[in-house]
Amino acid sequence: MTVPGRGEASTDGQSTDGPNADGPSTGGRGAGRPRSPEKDTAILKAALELLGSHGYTRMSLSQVAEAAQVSKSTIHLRWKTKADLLTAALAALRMADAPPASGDTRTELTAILEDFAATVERVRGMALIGTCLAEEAHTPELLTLLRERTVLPRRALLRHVLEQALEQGEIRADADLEAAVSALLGPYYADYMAGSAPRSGWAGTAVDLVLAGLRPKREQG
Amino acid sequence: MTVPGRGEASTDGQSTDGPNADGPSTGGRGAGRPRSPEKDTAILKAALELLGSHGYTRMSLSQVAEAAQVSKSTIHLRWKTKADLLTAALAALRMADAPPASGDTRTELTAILEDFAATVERVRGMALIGTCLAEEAHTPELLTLLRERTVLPRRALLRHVLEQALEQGEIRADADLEAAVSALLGPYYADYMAGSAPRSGWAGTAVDLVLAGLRPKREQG
Amino acid sequence: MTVPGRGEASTDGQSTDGPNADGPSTGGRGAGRPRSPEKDTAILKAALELLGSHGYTRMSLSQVAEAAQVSKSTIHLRWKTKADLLTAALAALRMADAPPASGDTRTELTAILEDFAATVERVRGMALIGTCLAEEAHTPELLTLLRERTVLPRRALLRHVLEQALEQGEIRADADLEAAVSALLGPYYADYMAGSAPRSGWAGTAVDLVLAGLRPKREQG
Amino acid sequence: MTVPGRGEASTDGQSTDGPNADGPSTGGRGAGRPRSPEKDTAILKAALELLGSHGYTRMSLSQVAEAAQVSKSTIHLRWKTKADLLTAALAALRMADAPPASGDTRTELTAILEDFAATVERVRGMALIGTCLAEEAHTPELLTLLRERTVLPRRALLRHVLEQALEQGEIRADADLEAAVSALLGPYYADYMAGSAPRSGWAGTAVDLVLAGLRPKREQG
DNA sequence: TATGAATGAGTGTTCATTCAT
DNA sequence: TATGAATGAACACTCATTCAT
Repeated sequence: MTVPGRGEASTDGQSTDGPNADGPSTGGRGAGRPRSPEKDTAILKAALELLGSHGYTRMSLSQVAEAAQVSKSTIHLRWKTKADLLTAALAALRMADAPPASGDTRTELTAILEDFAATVERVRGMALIGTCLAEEAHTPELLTLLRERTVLPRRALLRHVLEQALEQGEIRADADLEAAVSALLGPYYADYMAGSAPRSGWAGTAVDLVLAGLRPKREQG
Repeated sequence: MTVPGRGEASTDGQSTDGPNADGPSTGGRGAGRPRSPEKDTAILKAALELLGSHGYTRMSLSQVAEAAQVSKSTIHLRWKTKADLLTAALAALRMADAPPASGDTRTELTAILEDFAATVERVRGMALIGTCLAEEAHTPELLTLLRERTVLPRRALLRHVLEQALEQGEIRADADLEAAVSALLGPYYADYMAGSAPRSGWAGTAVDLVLAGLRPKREQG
Repeated sequence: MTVPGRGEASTDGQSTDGPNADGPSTGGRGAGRPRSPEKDTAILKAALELLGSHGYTRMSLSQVAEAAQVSKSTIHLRWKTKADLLTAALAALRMADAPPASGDTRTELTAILEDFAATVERVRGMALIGTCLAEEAHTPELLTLLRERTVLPRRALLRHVLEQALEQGEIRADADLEAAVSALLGPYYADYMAGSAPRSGWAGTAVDLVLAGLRPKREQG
Repeated sequence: MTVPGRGEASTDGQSTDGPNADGPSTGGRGAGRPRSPEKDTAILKAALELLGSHGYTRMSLSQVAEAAQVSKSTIHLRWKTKADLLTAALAALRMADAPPASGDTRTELTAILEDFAATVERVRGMALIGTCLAEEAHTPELLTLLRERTVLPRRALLRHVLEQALEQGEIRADADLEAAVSALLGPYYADYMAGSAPRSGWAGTAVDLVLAGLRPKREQG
């Protein structure tokens, strides 16, 4: 979830687990035919989509190859194993963007949550999350990457807003901010598990509940 | 999650999607050796365990057969396909037990949440949930059953306690109880996704936050 | 070489490394459909032929399956891996038959050697030997089996005749019989490596040379 | 066997099946960068070593390329196919060296045989021989080259010594010298196939047996 | 010349399912 | 009923070779 910039998986230049950078090492830097970057991205995009729609084990490299208009070997040239490819695909997920600072705590929190939900829905995020959870025992890197790339950045954003609110006295001083972050995001998961159509306005409702629950004592009496 | 009564999968008699009742020669009693019910339960138990530990596609019917001390054909004799078997296995999950009524809202909610967490952890529940989420596109019955058998009963329990609290004026009258239920359960999922060890006391914290957030206005001013 | 009885690979009942005898173990001995012994032998025969004609790595299980009119899975049901199959195929090679006892040392030795050559030629034996030698580093069982099943029994036969000759004083008492055996068999290999058509009468020539070389001293002076 | 001069594969100038001389733009001298001869030899050396250690089909051109510090394409630039490369590698094997003439038949024959054994062992020769035998049906050039480059020269050496012995009356006049050569070399192969550790002194024993077997009649009576 | 990218054919193996006993 | 044999389709991955730089 959170995820690709504009609905697209995009390799990010500074990634360290991108395509193999290592050939047989002939000294010369740029010898030979350069690797097509279009294919890189097409493969990662296809892999991510199939990961969401079919799950790790049900998707096949043949499917990726076909979707990316590439031969299977071209995939293996870049990533040694299926796990490597899908790890890279997840790693290419974009971090969360900072929200437009509005100055209003409620507005900012709600915006972050709604962006979160929108991103999840855009990439079949719950299926993707499910895949990573299901594979935790077998390919733990997937869940780890999902956390690092999408969950934790989003949580950091929320926490930052809450910290500002705390400084401004909108939140009680002894509040457990990690718990608050989980209380903000949690309802999305819980609603999904409940299965009914997403409650409209869930984000606002969650923010209201958390802010009300954390309101300083003096305001209450 | 929630799940098997005493750590055991148990077929429940009234299930309608249990073993095939329609063998060509098996009317109800009738000719031939009757199907061994021990094998039924052994198969379902093994299937459910493997579903949690390996995931839908990674588990194999051979593994189930071996774990249940049965031949593969014996499985197919009862359930036509792999999906049928696993659907039946999920259907055998036990509903949530009612909590001991203590009369205290906070205590009762916390107890339900802690039981929820304990049950999830006992059966590698997050992996199981992940599997159902991952398979949603391909085998939606799994997620549906998970909801019906485990998620919704648990939610009903929570909602019932909240309704009593509302009647007793502990909660503001216009509270959105579905949202409240999600706010109670949600942090568990959110914490799991965050990845760090489960926050101890998360249940109490969540209950406190929700009850504080829903406290009637007059108490606040 | 040495090899299959009448030009056919034949599983021998007492073999301990034949097809997997182990099913899921259900207690009952002969439950279920019995494994077709025709397929067993067809597979082993095809495997052995392909091993000789294509070599270990160049032959494929698909080829074996096709030649044996069987599905690939049927092969894997019986032998877990390619190496297992080919090991079994080699193990099915028949030991050397005892020669008809003629009472004459020269005649008996020559008969054994000529039978040896005939058997080798019948099964493309030098290619088979080559395969086992080539695979020694990677699949040493092949060479080991070839030795046990074909080389050593043949040597034992030759040695037995030489021992009788020694008892009857036809051979000098201090003769190194192992060396003599190698001197009898060796020319066949050496001739093959030399490449020209097999020297006719090689066996008789070799026997003559060895018997002459080992003749007791007193006969010489 | 026999094989590389000082444990090294060495391309020999007069080979006719060495690197392609017929590149489209390379007449002999002419335009473009000349092909690096160091790479030629590095590739051939690596190929020969891998041929001995892995066998024809199990070795890969990637491995050769890596061992020779060269790209795969560089190999294909010189030799069109894998078979071509390995043929060339075998062609680069050095012939047998003439033994130091001692004047004594037994000593000279033994020296040749011991040198033969030493050379074989130095380059995993039996595996190499096995590979050529195994590939005989598919790539007969390999066995042919092995014969021409290593087997036949060695046999010629032995034969030459035997001819001298014959002239000097040490060997009976009607002796079959080809058979004698095979009787000298053969035990090495036979011993290897028997599998036990190489009999020490095998060479002397073989020479003694042959010389005794071929001793002129008059000496015997 | 020399490189690395790209590919199509092929490998051994696994699996859910059907068949024969 | 229950078993084990048998199968076809699919899988991840490797390789010799050709293409573009």
